[in-house]
Amino acid sequence: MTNNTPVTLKFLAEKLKMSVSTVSKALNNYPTINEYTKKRVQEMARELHFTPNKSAINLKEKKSRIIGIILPNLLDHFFTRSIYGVEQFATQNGYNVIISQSHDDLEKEIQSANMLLRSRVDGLIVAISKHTQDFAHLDQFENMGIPVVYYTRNPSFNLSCHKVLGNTFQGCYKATQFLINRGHKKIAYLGGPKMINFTHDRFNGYINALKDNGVPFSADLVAYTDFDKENTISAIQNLFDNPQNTPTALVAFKEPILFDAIKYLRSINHPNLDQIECIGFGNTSFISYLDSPPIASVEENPESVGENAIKLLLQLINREIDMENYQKVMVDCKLIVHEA
Amino acid sequence: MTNNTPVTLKFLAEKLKMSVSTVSKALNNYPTINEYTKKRVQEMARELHFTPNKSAINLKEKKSRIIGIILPNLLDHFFTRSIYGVEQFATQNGYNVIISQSHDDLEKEIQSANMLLRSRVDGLIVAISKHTQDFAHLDQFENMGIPVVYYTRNPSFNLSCHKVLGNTFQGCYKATQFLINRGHKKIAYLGGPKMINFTHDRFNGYINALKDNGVPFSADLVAYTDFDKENTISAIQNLFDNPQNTPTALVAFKEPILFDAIKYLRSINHPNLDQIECIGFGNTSFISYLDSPPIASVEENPESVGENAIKLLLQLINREIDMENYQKVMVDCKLIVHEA
DNA sequence: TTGTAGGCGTTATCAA
DNA sequence: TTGATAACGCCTACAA
Repeated sequence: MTNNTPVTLKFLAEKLKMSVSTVSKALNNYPTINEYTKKRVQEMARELHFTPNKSAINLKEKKSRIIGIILPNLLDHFFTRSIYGVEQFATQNGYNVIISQSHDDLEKEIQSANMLLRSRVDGLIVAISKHTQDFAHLDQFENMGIPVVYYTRNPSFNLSCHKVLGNTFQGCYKATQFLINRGHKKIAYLGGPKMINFTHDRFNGYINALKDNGVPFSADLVAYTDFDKENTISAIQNLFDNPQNTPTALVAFKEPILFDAIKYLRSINHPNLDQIECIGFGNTSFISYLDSPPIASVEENPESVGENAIKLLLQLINREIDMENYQKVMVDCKLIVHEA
Repeated sequence: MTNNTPVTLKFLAEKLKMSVSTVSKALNNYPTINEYTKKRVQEMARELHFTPNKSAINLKEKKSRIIGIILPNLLDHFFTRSIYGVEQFATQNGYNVIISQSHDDLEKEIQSANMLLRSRVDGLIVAISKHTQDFAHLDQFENMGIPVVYYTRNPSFNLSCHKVLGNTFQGCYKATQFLINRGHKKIAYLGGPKMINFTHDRFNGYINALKDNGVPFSADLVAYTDFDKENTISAIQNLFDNPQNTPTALVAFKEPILFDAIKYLRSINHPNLDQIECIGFGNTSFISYLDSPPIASVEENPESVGENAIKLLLQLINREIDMENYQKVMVDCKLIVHEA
């Protein structure tokens, strides 16, 4: 069954006893080609399952119609969801997407970048690893005239670049505001790794919401952790160790961390845990299965972040926006209040 | 800063005042090229950031070093985890991976297949959509001599194909056996959509474990649902509605469904829910946050499924296994018992 | 309306 | 040790 001679234009041309260019034009519906000829060619092409060779076309057209995406991790639902936005819009515009995971490792990110460069992607969307401070491997693209859009992770060391970021300041502001409106005065803030810069944006959202509402800030109510459970627990111990001054609400930088926190507080039978109201970033579907669920979630709209990134990238590819005219797009968060 | 003339072999050759073929050979470390010449060429290449054009190489070599993956959904952790296995092994062997989601839609699957065909992938790994019964769009690959490995989803209508499947029979057998060993006699089985064929494999695992242990089977203890919460609840109602004959254990075909079931039983304050022991397929990390967690999980080892798929595919690509010599690989499940 | 020829960037064969 | 040439599959300006 396996067909050995590849079906190329040349092959079709020989079968049909015409020239390669006529076949090519017929398949591309050139107006100068006789209707009957077209029909013959197109039928034969279908019959023999002719599929144009993309490598040849890319070589000719000097473009690949491929968008590269580099991101840390597909296990993080934020990124998986963001791909939806990218993919949909890319496909609509005739682009394919190659996804490459860096696993938050700089070396892997560089490798991914190099392979995508060799593949001559027409554009790159990248959420940098948490160790990326040098951008040489990404600057290569711009030097070759290939536009790059940084998304989600803010490359604050790289001033001249296109960015699409979640408005994490606004998200944290909203969460804090919400808790204040519900009467809380002692709202704890559990932040993420200080190396990731949205940690600070979120903290600023928290601080500003307090200030704008005349709620006094207390350093005792702020702690930091990373993605490690032990550290989360000791951070939570710090926040909740003083029985006279225990927080009545908590804003956490990511939901799984918040779940660890809640689990710990339950495990030590923290008094009036039921009254403590929590909010985390994420809006995981799992929340509905929890016994002490957060009262609300900050929905970061990853699909929208992805969609904005690809939209901007396509404008850059199509030269509708100048490469040097650096854009910054912020995508707002939404507070989702969970039903009791 | 943007360099306008693309850095090609020709460009380097002109700069260095030698021929294109010498430059090519120097960069590929041909033994016939003078060491000094090599050095000069390689330095210049580095300086000008020469990157070989993959489209040109593909065209020449008639291969792309790209593996295509078509799968239903990246939001399902099973698939995301399976990609780890594929990616790692593919990268090690110099292959890149293009992932395309079908969203369990046949039309999208066909589109993905066609685009991957145009991209001249060297091989395809596919988890078919639940509506795929005609395989023309996938057979095209084999007809062009491009090997295809079906994984996870068993294309039972397609007898002559390479398969890598989770041994879901064995997983369900083990789960049931485990519950029997713990003294349960009334073990309920909550199955998935009957259209997906592993539903039946799992049921057979359940049945066989009962039989092999002399536990009588009762049709009252079996119900089916899909991914819809309402249907899950009514299935659970059917299983647990008879107070005299209530099951003491439950095997469910997927964890989120199991969580819905548990949640429902708790919401109606089912008597002695605490004694009911549950097992689902998945082994979600989220389990540790649940108040009534399953006693164990069936870990389907998706990374291993992915790894086996890519290993088989590479053997087919390298003609170490004949394309017509259809292989079937089963990947065993593992029972993970959760600590109290 | 169709065909010829040249080129996209790379590699490989053969000649110098 | 190096260079000229052809080829991979496709497209297109130009010639017929």
